[in-house]
Amino acid sequence: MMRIDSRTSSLISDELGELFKALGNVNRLLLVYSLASGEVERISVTEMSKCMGLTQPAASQHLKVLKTAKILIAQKEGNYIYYTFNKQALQKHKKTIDFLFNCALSKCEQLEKR
Amino acid sequence: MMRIDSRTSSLISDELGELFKALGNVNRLLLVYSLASGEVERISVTEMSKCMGLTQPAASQHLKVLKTAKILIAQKEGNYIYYTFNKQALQKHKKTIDFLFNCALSKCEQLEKR
DNA sequence: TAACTATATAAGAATATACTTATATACTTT
DNA sequence: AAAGTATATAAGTATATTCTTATATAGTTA
Repeated sequence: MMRIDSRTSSLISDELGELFKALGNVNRLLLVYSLASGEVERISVTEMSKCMGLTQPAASQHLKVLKTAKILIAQKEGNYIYYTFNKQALQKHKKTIDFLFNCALSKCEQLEKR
Repeated sequence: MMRIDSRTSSLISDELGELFKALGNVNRLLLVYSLASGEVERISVTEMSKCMGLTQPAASQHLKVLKTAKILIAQKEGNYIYYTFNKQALQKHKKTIDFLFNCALSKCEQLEKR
């Protein structure tokens, strides 16, 4: 049986809350999708602003949110800063989310058996 | 290799965006945690308002968001409406999230190999 | 060095979210 | 039926987010 203690929950919920907030915006989620799909391999601020119909500062701010939430990392290359997935952090995020959902689902099973 | 097409992405991102938004709030995420942890088995509006220090309408509104995002379901029992996990929907959410993260991570692998 | 390009930040406006109080609805119980 | 309890909704306020325009910073190219 999976368990979460209350200390764990408040520690994780800060980090996870930030992750969910970052992904809980249509523009940012669509960007993540287009990177995940391979539609684009990496994206610069300018590219994002163009392909999503946003101003340059808006794109910059969105990418900052995704970087702060450890979804993307920034890598300077020539004149551009390219944003790509933060692999290590994503793996960690995935584990945390899996854990939460597995806890929830095993809780469901447990309640059904009665 | 995992792939997402753009039709899929915009369809999913509406639903997933709503899920992430619902979970991107500290009070709601902590409630989900306490349900997932088994700290509480189910929760009523009144209980939520008491244990999270919120007014009754605030709790009601939060639970409504979690219900709309198909994270919880409401079941009337006696005088109370108890909110518990929406198992079927959670399983679906989990699959969607897994798919997205797996796409992202396999994209990372793919880019590393070059 | 001057002009150009990409990105970031600042400051404010527009919008969305989260809360409050007041009130409505729907049950229960007496 | 009346009173009581749980929940929902309405409407407004407070706060947070998202966007805009203006400007700063840093690096590149002429």
